[in-house]
Amino acid sequence: MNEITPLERRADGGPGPIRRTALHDTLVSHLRDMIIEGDLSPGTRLHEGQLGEQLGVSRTPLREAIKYLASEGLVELVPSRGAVVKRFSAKDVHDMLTVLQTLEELAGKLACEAASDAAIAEVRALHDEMVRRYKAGDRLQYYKLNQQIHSAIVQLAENAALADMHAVLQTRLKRIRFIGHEGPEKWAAAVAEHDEMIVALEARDKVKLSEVLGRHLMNAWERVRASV
Amino acid sequence: MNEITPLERRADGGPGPIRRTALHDTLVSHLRDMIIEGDLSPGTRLHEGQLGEQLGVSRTPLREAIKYLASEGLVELVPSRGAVVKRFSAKDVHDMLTVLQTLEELAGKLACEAASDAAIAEVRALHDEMVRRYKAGDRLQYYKLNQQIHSAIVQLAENAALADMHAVLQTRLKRIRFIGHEGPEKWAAAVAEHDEMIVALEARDKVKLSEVLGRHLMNAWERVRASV
DNA sequence: CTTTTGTATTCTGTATGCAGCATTTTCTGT
DNA sequence: ACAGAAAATGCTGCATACAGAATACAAAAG
Repeated sequence: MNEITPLERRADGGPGPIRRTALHDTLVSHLRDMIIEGDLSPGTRLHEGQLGEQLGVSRTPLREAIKYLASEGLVELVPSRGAVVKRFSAKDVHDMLTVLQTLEELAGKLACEAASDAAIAEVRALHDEMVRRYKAGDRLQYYKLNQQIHSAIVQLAENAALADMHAVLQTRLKRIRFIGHEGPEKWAAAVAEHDEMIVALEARDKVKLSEVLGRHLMNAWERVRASV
Repeated sequence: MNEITPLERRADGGPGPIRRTALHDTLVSHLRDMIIEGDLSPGTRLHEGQLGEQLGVSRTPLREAIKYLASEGLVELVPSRGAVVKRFSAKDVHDMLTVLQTLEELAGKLACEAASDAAIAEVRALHDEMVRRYKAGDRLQYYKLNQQIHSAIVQLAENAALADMHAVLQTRLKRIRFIGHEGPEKWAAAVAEHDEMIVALEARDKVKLSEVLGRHLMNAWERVRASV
């Protein structure tokens, strides 16, 4: 839970190409993070005047960003009453995981067919780094690398639509997974599954990879169901 | 290709509860339709001043609607140069159909488990009506009922996330499918597949239903690939 | 004391205005 | 006549201003 701070407007001046900071994108990312990290908890009204002042932006671009997030499914638009952070029920989460599972199974199949050896090696590097973080007990970095690996496998599939849908669901779920802190034994199980994954990927065994990815997400549900 | 007309602002006055027509939603739907039906073809710039004047709306709500559609993937935001209608390559379409196929296979499985008999009967009604339209050679109504049936089956699955993802992809593809006018023999094949579908659904044969749905979309690709 | 109604305030929804960037047109030099 | 530069135009991006709806509060009636 961070404190709400004004957006950096990149007064820049530093070397390198002048970053054309499209305010819209910055705002969207910032708000998205605020929702994911719980600065804006479910049910909270997005107060345009107040929020805009805190972020140092006028209401116009803020409203545009909110509309964007509404389409992404993170906030809900209530006519004449603005926007509220969407609240997900346990069933919602389960439903999302079900779809995510199907998508990752597909990604696994496609990845085994489409990925280059070099690309697979990069995922392996991420995996090894994640295992190191696990052994070091660094939960946050582990978590981030975990997400990166799943995204990376989806990228390997080289299917833009798949990547889109996956990203949307992953974003919606981030808020939940962020909370779901599993115990040591479940954590170990998750790492073991990841090990199976990377081995299957390197062997380009699409049946196996698909199966492990599916199982992994089923177990993810078991891990978080209590906390939802 | 319709002519661009001002939005109806619902001056209402009629009986019944006064419909609170949220302008945002109206605008989004209207623009979406304009893109799907080809009034705004791929690559076209969405000129805020001009478009706003044609629709009888100021730039502010128009810009908000555009941001919403951008998140939906129908338009692309180019910094400092506004928004253009997104253009899809043949690979893009194929990728979308691949994902849609996977989603519908899942929907088929879930639908067989979750749907009530009454709900299935409603889909059957849509199907019969569609067959009637087919026999009458009414392409437009056939097409619309076809889409409705696919959406209806997804609804039967009672999985909001699945329905969301399906709707997004279906919308993106509408523009394409609208163009893809298959010949008589392919049309007949599509109807035959639909027949298999409804039979499998009524039998709650999830393996069969899933298989037919998948096959149907594979064939859909064959039907449209030439025109993309 | 509870309930209801009228009023005031606050917030959303929409329009307008201004500044900066991109593009196009025009002018100048070779 | 052609190439390059400079000015001009048009559009986007952001901020501000105004109107209408919703809510909260207070006062009065039951």
